[in-house]
Amino acid sequence: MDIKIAVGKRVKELRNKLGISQEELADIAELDRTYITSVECGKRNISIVNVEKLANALNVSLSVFFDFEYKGE
Amino acid sequence: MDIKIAVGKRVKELRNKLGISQEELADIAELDRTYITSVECGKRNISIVNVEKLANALNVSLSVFFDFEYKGE
DNA sequence: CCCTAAATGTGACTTAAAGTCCGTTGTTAA
DNA sequence: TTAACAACGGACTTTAAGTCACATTTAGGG
Repeated sequence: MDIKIAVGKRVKELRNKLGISQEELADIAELDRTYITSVECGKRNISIVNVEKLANALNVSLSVFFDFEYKGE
Repeated sequence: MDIKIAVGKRVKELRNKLGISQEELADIAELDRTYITSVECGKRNISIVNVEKLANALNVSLSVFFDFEYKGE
């Protein structure tokens, strides 16, 4: 499992938990709507600044954000 | 405190804990030595793929890697 | 001290991809 | 059907990745 896929799933999971749309998340995080889609689909190698924006918007710390099952390679 | 600075300090902290040089870390993570330097100096908005490489090389999970004190803005 | 060798930092640069903005096309539920 | 949401696409600007030559700092040995 690719880390990009894992991060995408995590964003989607946390977003659904909050019950907000991609567009709402985009507004809160001040990122583009289409960008959120591509992140959730695991197509983006997201930078740390944007990971932080998303974690903030999703109301979790970075440590909690990255607290998911994941096997490298 | 900028997230880039915080990440840089964290890399340096974990690297020193392992007692290895930037060059050794660079070899393990398969990144350029000068790139490691600039990351540690907080000059790079590092992407998740490279964070993963560094966390692996430093023998910590992403969750542990990001488990440091940090205040946004 | 001086020497030097290892370690680290800097600036500049190319290129590959991030990220934005416009619209279109599924998909789903009401 | 329609309206909200999600995925996709092309075209575009911006920026991170990756590398290099060189400068500086550091630590010990003589």
